[in-house]
Amino acid sequence: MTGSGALILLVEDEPQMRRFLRVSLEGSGYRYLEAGTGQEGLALAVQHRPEAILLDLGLPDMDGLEVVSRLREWSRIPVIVISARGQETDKVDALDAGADDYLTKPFGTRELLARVRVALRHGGLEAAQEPVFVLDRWRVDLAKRQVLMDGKEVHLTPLEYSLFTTLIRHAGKVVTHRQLLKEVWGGAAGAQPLYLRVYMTQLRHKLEAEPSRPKYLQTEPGVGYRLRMED
Amino acid sequence: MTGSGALILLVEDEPQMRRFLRVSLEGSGYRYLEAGTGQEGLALAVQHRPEAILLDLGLPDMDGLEVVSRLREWSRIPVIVISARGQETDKVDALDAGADDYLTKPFGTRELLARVRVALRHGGLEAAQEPVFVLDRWRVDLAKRQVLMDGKEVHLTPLEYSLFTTLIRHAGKVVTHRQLLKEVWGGAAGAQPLYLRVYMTQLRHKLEAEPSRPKYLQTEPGVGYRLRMED
DNA sequence: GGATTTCCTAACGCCTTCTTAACACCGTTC
DNA sequence: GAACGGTGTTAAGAAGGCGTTAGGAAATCC
Repeated sequence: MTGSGALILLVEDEPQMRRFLRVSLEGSGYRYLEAGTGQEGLALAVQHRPEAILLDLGLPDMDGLEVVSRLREWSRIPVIVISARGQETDKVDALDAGADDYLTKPFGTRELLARVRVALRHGGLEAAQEPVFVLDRWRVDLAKRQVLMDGKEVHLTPLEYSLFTTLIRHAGKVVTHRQLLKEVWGGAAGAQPLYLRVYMTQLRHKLEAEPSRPKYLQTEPGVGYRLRMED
Repeated sequence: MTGSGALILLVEDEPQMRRFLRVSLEGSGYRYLEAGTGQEGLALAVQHRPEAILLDLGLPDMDGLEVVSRLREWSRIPVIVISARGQETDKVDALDAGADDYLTKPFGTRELLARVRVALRHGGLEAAQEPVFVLDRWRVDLAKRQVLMDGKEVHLTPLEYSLFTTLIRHAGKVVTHRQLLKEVWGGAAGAQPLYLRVYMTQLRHKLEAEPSRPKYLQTEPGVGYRLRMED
């Protein structure tokens, strides 16, 4: 529930508040990006496409409202405004400029984090792009944990799937025996290089057209294995 | 910009607050619907599909948080909670239950209206998805909490229903044992993987043509379960 | 307060998956 | 060409996960 490393952009010039927010966000497992001016904030938003933005209205270079409307020209990234000004007019103006929420200082960490979760919930709906790996006849949907071959489902056991996706994560590169054993069988001892040969054989039989002459699941003698990407 | 007659549902039992809100909303050109209890509110939401909901937490018949989570079983209609309780815990709980905003009484009319505009902006983005899930012989009406098979109603116990709809919400994806236990039995400890096996068996007997050879309610050995979507 | 439904729990047998071993194959080296 | 290290292949036993049933506890309904 605590967001798996969503990227948050913080636009704030006061060092003290910056530190407070940094600790709060990092403590909840979010990735973190910060800007001290509106210009810098807009630039970082363009470059990194954060999943939410915390914006202080009192910036040195430009009005916070302008930051919001400039951002809204091209993006719907959720913006939570943070401000010392608690007047109703300020809130209305910020919200109408395109902000999604308005929090008046001082505020509690837990409320802030709850409102960040709401913002991520909103943003997540649009950008729900699933990581899908496609190669030749294969289609691997990592979100669904599903492997299709020519559109038909191929059943892989947990170890087979883990081995296959590990090769996919390092697609094209050689993955050493040691590394595969560590990532698939999990650091613990007892994992033998023999396992790799057994499971590579099984994978080839399930996924390769000619298991004895693999086109993609290739052996790198003395080093490890590799998922070939060409063709 | 002031919304051309969007339909707002107000769930509130205090007559005074009702009058205040009615005047505010109608004055801004919104159409208007009101309920005095949680039950009535949920029923009106199902019937009229309002574009936003203003919800008071202090209702006579049921907890406001339950209203939100019941609503979230089938709908993403924006919910703005209005409450006299200003404690941080109250806010966090409501927002995490699925509310989109939290306003503490007393509040200003203009801020309320600004936050309503934000809510309508959010709601407008998403395509109004039907709260009915259809697959092969099944038809699940998430708003009515009703499961039909070949047009005939199938009775599911609360746990069976919760398990089934959890799989539906992640349709096509594998849902891990851990995740299912958390979502169905609620984070609290004590939930054992054994439960899943028992209730999956029951679900298959009620919903599958060949319970011993399930077509849709599939096991992913060592990982979890999945509602298959193909065919 | 009794009846009914729903939930939890234990037991048992089956089936998938993992591990392990044995052997065949290939290229290289001496 | 025989020996050797590394790899591919197959199969069988072991371990653990899963499906299924049933009975009693708990909650709910009337």
